[in-house]
Amino acid sequence: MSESYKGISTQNYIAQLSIDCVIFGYQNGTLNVLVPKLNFQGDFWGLPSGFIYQHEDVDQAAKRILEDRTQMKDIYLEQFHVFGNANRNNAEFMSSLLAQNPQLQGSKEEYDWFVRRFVSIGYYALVDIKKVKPQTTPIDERMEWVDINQLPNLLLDGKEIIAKALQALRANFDDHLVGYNLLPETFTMKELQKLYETIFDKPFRRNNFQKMMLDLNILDRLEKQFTGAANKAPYLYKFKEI
Amino acid sequence: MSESYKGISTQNYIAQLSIDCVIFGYQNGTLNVLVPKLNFQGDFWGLPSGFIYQHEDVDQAAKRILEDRTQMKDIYLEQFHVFGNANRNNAEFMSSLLAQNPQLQGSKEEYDWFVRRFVSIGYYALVDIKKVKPQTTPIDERMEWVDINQLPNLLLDGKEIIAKALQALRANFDDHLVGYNLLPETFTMKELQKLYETIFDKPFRRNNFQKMMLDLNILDRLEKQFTGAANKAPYLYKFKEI
DNA sequence: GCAAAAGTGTTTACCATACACCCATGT
DNA sequence: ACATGGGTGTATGGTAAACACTTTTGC
Repeated sequence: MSESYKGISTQNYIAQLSIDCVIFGYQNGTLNVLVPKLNFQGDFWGLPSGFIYQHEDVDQAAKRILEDRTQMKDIYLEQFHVFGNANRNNAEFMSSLLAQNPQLQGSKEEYDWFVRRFVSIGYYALVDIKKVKPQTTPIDERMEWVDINQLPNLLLDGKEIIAKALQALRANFDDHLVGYNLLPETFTMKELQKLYETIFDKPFRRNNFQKMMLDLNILDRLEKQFTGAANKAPYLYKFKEI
Repeated sequence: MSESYKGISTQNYIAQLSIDCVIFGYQNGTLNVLVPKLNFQGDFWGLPSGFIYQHEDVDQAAKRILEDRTQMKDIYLEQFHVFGNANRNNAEFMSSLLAQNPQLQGSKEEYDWFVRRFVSIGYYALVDIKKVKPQTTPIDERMEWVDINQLPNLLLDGKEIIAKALQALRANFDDHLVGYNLLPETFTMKELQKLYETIFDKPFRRNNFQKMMLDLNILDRLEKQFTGAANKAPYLYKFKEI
């Protein structure tokens, strides 16, 4: 949805097929997504997206797009849904964009390539916000982490895509990931609990949550963290190496 | 994978994007999939598949393909995964197919369209075997219900696609469907239990299974079914109307 | 009456939740 | 000492699994 379009028709991409990424990051008790504000009249935002080269695996394309946008390697990435409504096209967006930005004018062929109807494969990624260095493309004004509960105006079915991504994240969270990718190396039990409460949007009981996590046998307990507060110092934990 | 290819490039399909369907049917304690034996030297099988028209929703395309193949309406259908490895193409298959079937020869343009690398969206369907009237396409020799545990040689990543479909089916089964689409109108508790045991490939206890199902409050109990056997006659059930 | 299979009630065991208490820390 | 928040042990309650018993059917 928000890839630079100049020259795309000559880059040997698969036509009419794109990848949209929902990049989740967690900070201070809020779940965020990394989205670009577009160079486009009005307050319009997109999703980090891109196309698939002819000789490239789709999963690999998603990985490449993610790495380009975040400057990170080894990102947790999961395909979750395909968005294929017949009315998914960039025609309206492009005409306004070009009216605003004549310097982006490409060839007729490129324009036609880009404004056709697109089917998009949705991937979601889990990253540590502090490790990400967001990269813009020529058609982005800037990239921003926004609270999942205060999303801006997203082009096309952006909101639906994010909603579906969150749903998939929740469904997968218990089973295998357990926030591995959303937290720093070490963290306290309270921080882990806060992450769960944010993602599932409901409270957990402190003691039961601790027991649940320890019983999973996926955490190593490290030294205590003395914060200077007038209370018992919490342990730090990290996820066990596999 | 097994759509007639003649004339496809002129039919205004989205290029390089296909739909593969895993059609599940249940009979006599076995879970089956409906697959076409291809007109192709050697024992090669495909999956019911097709393409997406330019102005057609992807979900609608899957529905159309399914209805064409089964002559059924209102089929339960669920998108489950996208298969996008770079090496997914029909080149080898087509050259052998054409060597065997010169009458299928189309234009060079059509051939090129079809042998490019394809990304395929996987859908699985649940149907009552007895209601399906399998339809072949010109490149199918015949369609057959085959046991999920005794799959024939499938082209490309057919086995992987079916495996992933089964995995998705299991994950969804508890939540909403409960075999609604895999059983005839009426059935006994034992038949329902057998279906569960087949899909999950594990036994259930008779009494606990019955309690579990009745507690779900989705079954209407009908009259008894007298089989002539020297034992208590089981009740027939049907799924409640919504 | 008896064998076979269906239906139903009862006990047990487990696990998530709830509750209660104790411990460490800095002022 | 005490307020604050962290850690842990114990009771409880609901549910799924295991066990046991009764009922129906045709010979």
